[in-house]
Order: sequence, then structure tokens, then C-alpha cells
Amino acid sequence: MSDALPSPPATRAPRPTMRDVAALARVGIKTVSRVLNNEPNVSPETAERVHRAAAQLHYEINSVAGNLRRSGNSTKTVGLVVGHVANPFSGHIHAGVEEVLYPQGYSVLAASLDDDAEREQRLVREFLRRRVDGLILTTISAEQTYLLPELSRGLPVVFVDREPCGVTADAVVGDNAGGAREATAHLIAHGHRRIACLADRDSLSTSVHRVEGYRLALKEAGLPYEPELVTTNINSADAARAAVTALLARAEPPTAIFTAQNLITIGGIHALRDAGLQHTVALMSFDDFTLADALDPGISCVTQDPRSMGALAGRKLLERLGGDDSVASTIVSPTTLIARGSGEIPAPR
Amino acid sequence: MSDALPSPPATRAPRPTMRDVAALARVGIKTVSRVLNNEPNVSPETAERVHRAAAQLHYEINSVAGNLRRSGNSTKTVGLVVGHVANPFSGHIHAGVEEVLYPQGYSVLAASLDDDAEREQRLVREFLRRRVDGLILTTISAEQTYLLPELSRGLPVVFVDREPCGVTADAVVGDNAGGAREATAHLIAHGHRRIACLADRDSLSTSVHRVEGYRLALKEAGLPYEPELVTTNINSADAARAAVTALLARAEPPTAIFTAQNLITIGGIHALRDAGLQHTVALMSFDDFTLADALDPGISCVTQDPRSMGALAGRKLLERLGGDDSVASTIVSPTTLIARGSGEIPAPR
DNA sequence: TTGAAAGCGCTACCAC
DNA sequence: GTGGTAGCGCTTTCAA
Repeated sequence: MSDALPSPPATRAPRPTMRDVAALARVGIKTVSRVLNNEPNVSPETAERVHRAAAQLHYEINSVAGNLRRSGNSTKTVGLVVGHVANPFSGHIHAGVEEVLYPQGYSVLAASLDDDAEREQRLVREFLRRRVDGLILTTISAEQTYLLPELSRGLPVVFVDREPCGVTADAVVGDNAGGAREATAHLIAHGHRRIACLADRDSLSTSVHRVEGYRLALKEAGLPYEPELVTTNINSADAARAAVTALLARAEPPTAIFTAQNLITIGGIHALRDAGLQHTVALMSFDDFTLADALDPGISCVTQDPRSMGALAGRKLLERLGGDDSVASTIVSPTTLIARGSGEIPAPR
Repeated sequence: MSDALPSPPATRAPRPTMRDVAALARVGIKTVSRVLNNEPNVSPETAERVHRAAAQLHYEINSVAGNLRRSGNSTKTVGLVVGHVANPFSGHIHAGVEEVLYPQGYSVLAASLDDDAEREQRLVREFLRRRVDGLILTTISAEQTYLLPELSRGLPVVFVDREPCGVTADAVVGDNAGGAREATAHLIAHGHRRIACLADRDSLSTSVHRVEGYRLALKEAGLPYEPELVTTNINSADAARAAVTALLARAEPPTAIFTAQNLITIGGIHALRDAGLQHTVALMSFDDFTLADALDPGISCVTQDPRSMGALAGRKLLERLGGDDSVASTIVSPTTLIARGSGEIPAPR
């Protein structure tokens, strides 16, 4: 009984090379190279013969071999390290990078940090062995001095989301302090005086900046900074849920909460619901998520634009690849406040 | 005023080669190769000298050049095409693939389909030029016969999420028909007789299978199939919102809705809320999303495990890369029903 | 307009 | 143990 679909043989056949195409077209190998790379000075008839032979053999040019010899020794490949590809924030960064780099002929080797500082270095090393033309990195390690030899060699590196530590390099970051300040000021404007702040690990500069923004807003409003309302080093939704539950159980509970990260917001929402306080205690989130507007109340937030951040990082890298030698800069991508209800719950009087 | 941080020169310095290391260590280039590849038959003293020289020059082996000569002509690179890297479903597939391939020394070139069939072919072609060892593909094109030359050459290709068309190859897909059938049967079990079905484009096999599952459940329950309750070719949340709104405005509106995809569910939720019917009309979603349990009512769904699907696809590819010549197979990854409230709203009597 | 030869950085093979 | 030489598939250079 024969299958309707063409069933391919499982044998591994060698790929044709330019030499095979040249032989079939009865020309020199260099002529094949010229034709397939659209170089001038080939007669139309010869070009036609070459194209026909290439098509017949299903030949695809080998850019790996080509780039080995080609000037600049470039691979037209960029290494991208993000927090985790399964995280939508990382996904949007990836999308922005892709959007900018693929049209310019670059391919993207993507990998996840997975909260592992060692992995960060392993991945960078692997990318270097593959001779990527540049790197776009979200980092987790305490400092990136391990990149110094590469940077001093002129390898373009752009940091995204988190600023580098111990090295000078381009970076694209969200306005963490500014966004946190705006979120906190928003709560203050609705009458709140006791505002809790829940943040991620202190080892992350993003997290530290958000707490700073929170403090700045308090200071600007002449409110005291009360350490017992601030919990940091929260790294899961469950931890956030527990932390918020503990805060609400205090003698003087906060009347508003600023959750400085996505997962923390999710844990916070659960905790408020557990206590039946979702319409009583105000909540502002740093970072948005799907259906935040479908919850009751809708979740107010300040949101970054990770896709734009990825695109900016990609663009910066392209400039460096193009030979831009100007001094390293940090681009701050603005945040946007979205009011949906949870952040506009007034303070009790 | 001097910067505290080391500011790297912007000049592009050439990378050291094995020859440079060999010269510095006063050994032959082949010895450097042996040491750096952990091959035997090198005296400890020589190895030490080589390691020292390599470290001094910050030399990293060039795996691109090495693989050119190495047996099998492999690049230890795999090309991955997903729907869109910014989509969490795609992100989880990517994560699963990564999780399986990186430990085996493979790197992943990732790219997004972006709903563009031409892009699919462009990306595959680019990957072929980069001589990837294998491909993991989510497809959008009507048929993939353009892959036949590669498949017959023995290039390992694993399709993920959507089954191939026009070619025989391994695939990992979710249980689209089974999941849809289970979701629909769940609604029927809660007394519903008029169940709407909203699905994505008919050109997607996944979508077609989900509608089939819906029909099968109706049939098994002895319920009639009413075409006016089925809307397909919905490709955005807004379109879904409009479609549900239209359904609810009918003379005999459905008492339950099966939304056969993520974005459609989101649009459907909005439409039900617009009409104030979220506690009246039952809703089952195909695919889960963050905070689905925090909505009121919680959204019941059947969910796939895209991470596992990615891992299965990666594992299959590794087997093929390892020389497995067995006949192509399709792995069906099961779905799970999660009851949260929206799917358990009973039919009015 | 065409192609032969050299060489990109490395590994396979074989001599020492 | 060690290292030269050939060659992976291509582009560069240069001569025809």
C-alpha cells in the first residue's frame, strides 16, 4: 500500500557545493560565486546556465563558508540573551530585536538566562565561539567585567533592560525610577499616605531603581519613608502573595500597594482577593499584562514598551556594526501610566 | 575628570587565531587544537603552556571554522521558526526547544513567522544557507513541499503545533480535536444545548481540528450542528468581541460559548462583560492565560503544554540528528481541562 | 568576461 | 608526544 505523500528516504545525502554547480553548468567555480552573489561582469547566458544548474541541484549558497573568507570575517549573526524566552517581556524584546536585525541580513541566536549567572557567561562564551558580530544582553550576573576583553577588542555589545556593571557599554533600559515615582505619586494623589512597596531582588538594578522612584515620590510629597512598608527580594508570585497578606495583617496596614514587578502584582492581586480587599486597598503595578483591564477592578499600571526597547537595542547594535565609534550611551525608554481602577481607589478618610 | 569604569577603545582589533596562540606558546598549531579540544596525547607541561597563552590572548576557539572541516560538516545549530516570539505560546515552545538542545551543544537560531507565509520560506532558506543541522517549524504556508529537496537529502525537520502538509515528517501537535471535544462536552454536561463556537482561520489545521472536536462532541451528545452558531476566520480579539456581540444579539442566543483560541477568548470575555452576561453565559476557552483564575468568573479552559511540545520536538530532532532512520511520526501532546467557573455556569432551564 | 590560485581558521591525516 | 600538510566551501586577488 503506497502512501499518497512523498516519503523521503532517510539516507543523509551530501549537500551539493559550488563545485558541483560549476561542473554541471560547465563554468568555473568563481563564475558560480559571481552569479549567485549578483556580482557584475557575467554574460546573461552564463548566468542563466548557472542558475539552471543551481536550481536543478537545489543548491543553496553556504554563507558560513563564505563569511569565513569574506572581509571583516563577519558571520551576520547576533547573540541575544534575554531573561527567559517564555516570559512575554523577554519575548517582546526578542521581537523588537528581530524586527530590526532580520531586514539587515542578520540572524539571531537566542537564549535564556533562566536566572542563572553562570549560564549567562556560558551563553556569551558559546556565542563568542560562534563568532557573533555583536551581542544584545539582559544580564543577571553581579558585574560583566568578563566582557572587557571583548569590548576592548571592539565587539559591539548592547545591554537591554538592565544596565551593565563594571563595564562601559550601550544600554537600553526602561525608566524604572521615573515609572515607579509616577505610580507612587498617582497613589499619593488619591490621598494615600501609607503605601506599601514590594520589589524584586536587590541584586537587580531595575528593582533598586524602582524602589528609589518610590522613595523619591514619597519625599516629594513630604511623606515619611517607612521601612516596614517595603519588602524586597521577592522573586515569585507566591512570595508576593504571602508578603501582601502579612502587610494586610499588620496593626496599621497600608491603604495602597505599589507592586514593582509583574509576578509580584499577580501575587498581590491574589492576596487582596483572599482578604476581600481588592476594592478597598489601591494597587499600582509596574508592568502590564493581558486582561489587566478585564479584572475587577481593572489593574492600573505603569508599563514599559519592551518591543521598542528591543528595537532600540537592535538599532544601536546596527549603528555600532556600521562603525559608529561614538561614546557609549544609555537610552531610557519611557513608561506610560494606565489608569484602570485599582490605582484610583481613594484612601479612607 | 576620569571615569571610574574602564572605557574600552572603539577600535576594532582583529581576533587572535590558533596560530597566534601557537606562536605565543611556542608549539605547533595542531597542538593548540588538541589542547583546546581536550584531545589526548599532550604532555601536561605543553597543555599548561597552551592554556596560559590562550588565556593571555583571551582566545576563544572558532567553532564556525572548526565545523567547516569537522566530519559531518555540522554547525551544531538548529533553526526554529515559531508563530511569534512575543506570543507566550511561542515563547514556551522556544523554551522547551532550548531546554533540550543547549545541553547537547546546539544553539538555536530563532525567528518569527509573523503570519506571513512568504516569510516562512525566507527564514527557512536563510537557515539552510547557514547550514543548520535541523529545523523545528511552526508553519503558516498552505503546504511545505518546498522542503522536499531538503527532506530527501535527509535534513531533519520536526513540525511543531501544526502538522505539515504535502510532506511526510515528524510532528508534535496538541490534541486539538480532543481538547475541543472535551471542552464542548463539558459545556454539554452543564446542560447547554445552544453552544457557540468561535475559531481562527480555516487555513490553520489546528483551528479546523478544534471545530471538528466541537462537532464531534455535539454529535456524541445527539445535539444538532447549527452552522449559525459557528464563526470561523476570526483573527483578532476585536473581531472576536464583535462576533460574540453579534451572537448575543440574535433572537435565540447561545447559552454557552467555546472560544477556540487565546485572542478569541479575550475578545469573548470583553463582549460578555459589555453585555453584562459574564455570569449568565458559560465560556470555555482553548488555551490558558495569566490570571485567568483572577477574573470573575474564573475562565475555564482546556490547555496545551507548549513547553512540553517544544521539548518533545527538540528531543525528536536530537534523535534524528543521532541517526534515527525510523518512519516519521506525529506525537500528540495531551490537553488538560481546568474548571474555574466560567465553564460551569449552568444552562437556564 | 572568465577562472586559477591563495587563503579564511580550523581539523583530519599522516609523518616524525 | 608533536607538527606539518591537505582541504572543508567559499571569496579575494590577479592573471588571462
